[in-house]
Amino acid sequence: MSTIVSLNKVLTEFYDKMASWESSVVRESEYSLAQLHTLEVLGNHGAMNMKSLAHHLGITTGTLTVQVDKLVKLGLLQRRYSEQDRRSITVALTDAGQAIHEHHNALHLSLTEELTKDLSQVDRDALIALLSKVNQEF
Amino acid sequence: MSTIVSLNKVLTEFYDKMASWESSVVRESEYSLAQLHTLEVLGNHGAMNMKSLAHHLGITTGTLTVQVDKLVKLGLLQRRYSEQDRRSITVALTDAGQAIHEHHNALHLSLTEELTKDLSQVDRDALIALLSKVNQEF
DNA sequence: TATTTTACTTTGATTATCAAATAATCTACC
DNA sequence: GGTAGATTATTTGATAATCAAAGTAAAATA
Repeated sequence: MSTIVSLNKVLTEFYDKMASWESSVVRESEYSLAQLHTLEVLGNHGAMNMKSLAHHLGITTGTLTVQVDKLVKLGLLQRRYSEQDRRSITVALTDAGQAIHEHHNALHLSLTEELTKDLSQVDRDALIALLSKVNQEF
Repeated sequence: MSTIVSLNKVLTEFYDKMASWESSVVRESEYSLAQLHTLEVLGNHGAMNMKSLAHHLGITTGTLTVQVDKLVKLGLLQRRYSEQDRRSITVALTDAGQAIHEHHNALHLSLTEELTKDLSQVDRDALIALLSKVNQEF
């Protein structure tokens, strides 16, 4: 098998397994996949406007408006109105939203620990370096 | 930052970017994300029964039944009835379904090529080896 | 043989989604 | 300044995806 095919295989396999894991974790929580994903992106990247958030999530801004409405009502998000550009709205986690993000992130950390438990320190550092390069190319 | 936190960061960042890429690719196709994902899993792992497929996709078998109905109607999937266990149904790609999978897979290969274009052969081999180990731990 | 478990489907309700239309604001150009 | 076109977000109406729970049929078990 060619290198590219092998690379593609391990990358897509990782992606699929991660998606499957995420589903099962979300199923046990009181929030939906879409809701947790929204909190996750904001937690990992910080507050951002609707357009950027929609792009990160891979949905339209119309869908996101509805989603944000619900999360605001639940007290997990807040809308902040920009002074510079009054069309733009910054979406940010509330303290409650941040707490849920942190709880979810702890699950991710446990998974990462489990997934890499058999790697040496050298291997872990190598994986970090290689994936960083890959991520930059997106 | 600790090694585990860094590892978690690159792994989740890769996952998120891949999900975002997948969304934008799917948006341009005539099939939905759920539909393409179903074809993708069957194409990558081969025919399997409803329960396994639902688990891979992270959905309930009830949801999957509806999804498979549609894809069968579109001529992309077929149901095969098992002789050994007549409760069990094997879901398989038709030739048309296989063709769509292959087209989608070609997009994945292009992405992989793009993402790893600056890596040396040694780095690519290392990445394959490391991610294989990670994938095995799921 | 009777009971329990397993695999899948159906049903009814909810949630997520999009595309298109709308509203408000900004930018660029005259 | 004023206007035309682009940008940002929301609303609306329709469709698709999802789940939980109940139902059906077959297999496994006791």
